[in-house]
Amino acid sequence: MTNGSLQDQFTEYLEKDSIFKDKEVLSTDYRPDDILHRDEHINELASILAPSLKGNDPSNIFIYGSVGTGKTLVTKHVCNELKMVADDADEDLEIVYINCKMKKVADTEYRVSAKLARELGKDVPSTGLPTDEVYERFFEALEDHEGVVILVLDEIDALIKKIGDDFLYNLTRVNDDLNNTKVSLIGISNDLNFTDYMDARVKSSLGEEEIIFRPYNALQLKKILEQRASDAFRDECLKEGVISKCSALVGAEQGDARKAIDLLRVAAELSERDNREQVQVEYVDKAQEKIEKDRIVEAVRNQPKHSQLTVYTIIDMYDEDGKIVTGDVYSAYKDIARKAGTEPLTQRRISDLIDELDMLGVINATVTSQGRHGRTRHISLDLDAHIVEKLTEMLEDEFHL
DNA sequence: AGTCCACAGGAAGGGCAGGCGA
DNA sequence: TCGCCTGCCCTTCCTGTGGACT
Repeated sequence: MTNGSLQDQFTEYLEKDSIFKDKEVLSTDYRPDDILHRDEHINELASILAPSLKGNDPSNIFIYGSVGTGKTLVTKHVCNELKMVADDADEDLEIVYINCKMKKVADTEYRVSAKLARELGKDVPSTGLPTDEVYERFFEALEDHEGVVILVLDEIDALIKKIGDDFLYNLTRVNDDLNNTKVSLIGISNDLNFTDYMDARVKSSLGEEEIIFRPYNALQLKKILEQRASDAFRDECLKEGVISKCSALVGAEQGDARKAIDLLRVAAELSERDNREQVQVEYVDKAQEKIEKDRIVEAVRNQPKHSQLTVYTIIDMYDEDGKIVTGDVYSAYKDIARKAGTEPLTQRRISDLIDELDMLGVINATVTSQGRHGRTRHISLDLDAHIVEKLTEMLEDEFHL
């Protein structure tokens, strides 16, 4: 392409009317003024938290619900409003929100304590201190805040699965040792059964109040999408049926509003890239394919070297034979690793990597017993051909295979 | 009924990088 | 600079196990 035509392309883009009026509305962290279908939850949460306005510590709260059911949105909304009223009334109220699933931010006891302390205004290095020292600083930070402190721990299930519930136990007991401050916890979890991992004492003190968010049905999703679409798109830019298709596709599976909104956004982006003036229904299918592809490819791209080599090995083997097991993967992996110029890891380690890849949804691995022939994982690839192609290309490029 | 396979997966610990405080 | 602490990745060693085979 010559420079002239590239400039033309940019100029054309600049002059073209966008499908979008305000794309922000479809981003993951956008907070609409009006949250649909969650009035009950908002009121319930608000009434539990209200005592904090009079300096009393509210009950600890446990919020459950699968992904994209509005847990975080509702919690942040209520906390925001609460904080505003408290500020107006000159009440001492501090709200700290952390997402425990964010890698490198809050996935270990040290990091969670450090993050909480920092949010409360104490300086803590990202590494180097003994864990009790960090906890001590967090405690001091709490003590410095007179009044009520509400700690919101989002995706708390991920944290507990990783570091156990000792930390949470300490948190639920922290009020006993504080003189000036009252602490209340809000735990948000995607996993409804995760309290199984917890000590009964922690379970009962954290779950003083419980709120459960049910998935949205297709009709509710449709209303939510309509609300967002009217702010996000210019008039007449959405073909009839696009929203129904998005809500039906997602609603039938899991009622995840975030996913439905993503689907709509990507469908619009793809339409725009193809110079369409409207979002057509068939772009919703294209969007779904693209989202899945990007998710898998990104997941693999972010894996460490040997995990990527394991993926490559599995893809390579899968062409030959439909049935592969851990042992076969390991022996093939050893050759491939050497070819890629690196020493292979042990089978124990690869076994863990295979498990991680399964959890990421890149591969399917199920433990099965073959009787006399032992117990192993049956590994299969359930990916579209174009995703496999893209992965192969990426990995061959990276390892010069 | 008992054996035995081919691993799964738990526990402990080594080595390294990043970072603190003295 | 040194000693110490942490998280992370990995190894070594180990026990556990579902079910086809004997």
